[in-house]
Amino acid sequence: MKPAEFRSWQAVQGEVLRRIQSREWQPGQFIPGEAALAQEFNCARATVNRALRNLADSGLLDRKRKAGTQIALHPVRKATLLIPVLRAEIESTGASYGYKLIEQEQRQPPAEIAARMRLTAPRKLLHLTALHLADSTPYVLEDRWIDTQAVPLAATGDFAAISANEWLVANIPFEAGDIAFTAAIAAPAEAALLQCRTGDALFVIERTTSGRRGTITAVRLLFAPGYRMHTAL
Amino acid sequence: MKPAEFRSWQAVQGEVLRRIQSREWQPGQFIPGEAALAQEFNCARATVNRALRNLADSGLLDRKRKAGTQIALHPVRKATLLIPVLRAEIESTGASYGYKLIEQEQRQPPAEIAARMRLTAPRKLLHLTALHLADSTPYVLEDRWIDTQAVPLAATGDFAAISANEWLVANIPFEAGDIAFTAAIAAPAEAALLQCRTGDALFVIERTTSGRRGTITAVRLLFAPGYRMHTAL
DNA sequence: CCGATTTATATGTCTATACATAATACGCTG
DNA sequence: CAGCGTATTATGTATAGACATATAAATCGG
Repeated sequence: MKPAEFRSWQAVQGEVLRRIQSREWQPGQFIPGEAALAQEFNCARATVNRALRNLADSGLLDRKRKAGTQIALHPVRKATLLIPVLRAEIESTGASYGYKLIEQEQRQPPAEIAARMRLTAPRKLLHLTALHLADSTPYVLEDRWIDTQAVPLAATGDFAAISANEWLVANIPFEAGDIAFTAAIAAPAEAALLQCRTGDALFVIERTTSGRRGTITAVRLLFAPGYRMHTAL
Repeated sequence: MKPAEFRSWQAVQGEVLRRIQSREWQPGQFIPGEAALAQEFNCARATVNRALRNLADSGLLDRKRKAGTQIALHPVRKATLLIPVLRAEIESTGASYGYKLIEQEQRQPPAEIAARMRLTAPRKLLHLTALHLADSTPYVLEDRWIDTQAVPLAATGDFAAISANEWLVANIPFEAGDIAFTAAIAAPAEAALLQCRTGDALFVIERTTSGRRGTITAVRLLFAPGYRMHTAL
């Protein structure tokens, strides 16, 4: 028996994947240690490590020091998906991107938004309503609140020409945050802007992003009916 | 000036992140090469490589051979989210998991399903309808089609006791596939099963999984109103 | 027999060095 | 100056060896 050689980490990963898929190694079972595999594959331990770490990152393996590496019991639990960057998404379909500011004002946010943005005391925020268009048909209705205390520059920003998202990306240091996906019914005002019927089902993304000085912005994106966000597993 | 030391790849990553967030390095700008950074941080190039590669994986950097490494123009485009494993998700909230089979039969699939499963010729598939419960309140309505030609074992499976998902995970070699998220209106029959009102907005996950011998199963999960899938960025 | 302490071990990481590879930049030729 | 081959270079990866660290398992004390 010739000692098959898997010298690149991709090759090692492929072989390990094959053994998982073929049930040669079964869910829950501990697989040989890195040193043993390195010897079998005739490569360095670091190469095996890279392969196994990668598989663990994608959820197929569970690794623990001293204990060892085992095949995950609930495989493929993670999916990495692209958060839509609206302009890019629209233009990638060949359509032209359009943007229209509907409303811009300082206003007291509703309780739900105040809670999501963790405001300690009630105060006015910058509120924007805007429409993103693909070939001049409504694509996404954006409802955004910006904390002008955290982002003083935004108070004087001109959001008629550039979308708030692009303005923020270009002007604010950095963002960590939270993103949620859900569904909602189109209210009459929303239906009018999105040119759909009241009561239609809309796919919704709600996102809050924070900077060093607390929550910067909370946005709710209502996608026109029929929108599907998809990704490969 | 003391030559600050960033000897672990996490430390290097942290420092690079800081420079991005502080705008010391601006979007689109090329940053120094690995060798230069390794010298500055007083560590090996492999350590810098690990840090930069990790940041590139999460979408903050764009790297190209020979060209170099630049700060991404559209930061944070990716989010990894956990595909809900219903039983685990429900039990993690402290609720008890319940499963109820509503219907199991061989049936001609509608055109939409046939297309999604890439059936060449029309033929009957196994069709399942089931309800997943959290503390005996409806949580998810599952509508699943299984190709019994690709999975002969499934024809004799007993899906009254165990959910199709758990059966498949335990019995089928492996799955690659596609997952999509969208929104839908609750139809009368669906509303009755989910104990909500007709016309409510439902969050929907549609998933097809394929094995070696073609598409195995297509499933549509209708989540009870109010469901939110969320993740940190 | 239980709890605390030690030991053994598999993974995690760093280093230095070497070579591979992609892709730009250069320079040659017509 | 256009077109094409070539040199250069930054990232990508492999390797052997070493040490770090978490933690399961064994050992010890009461």
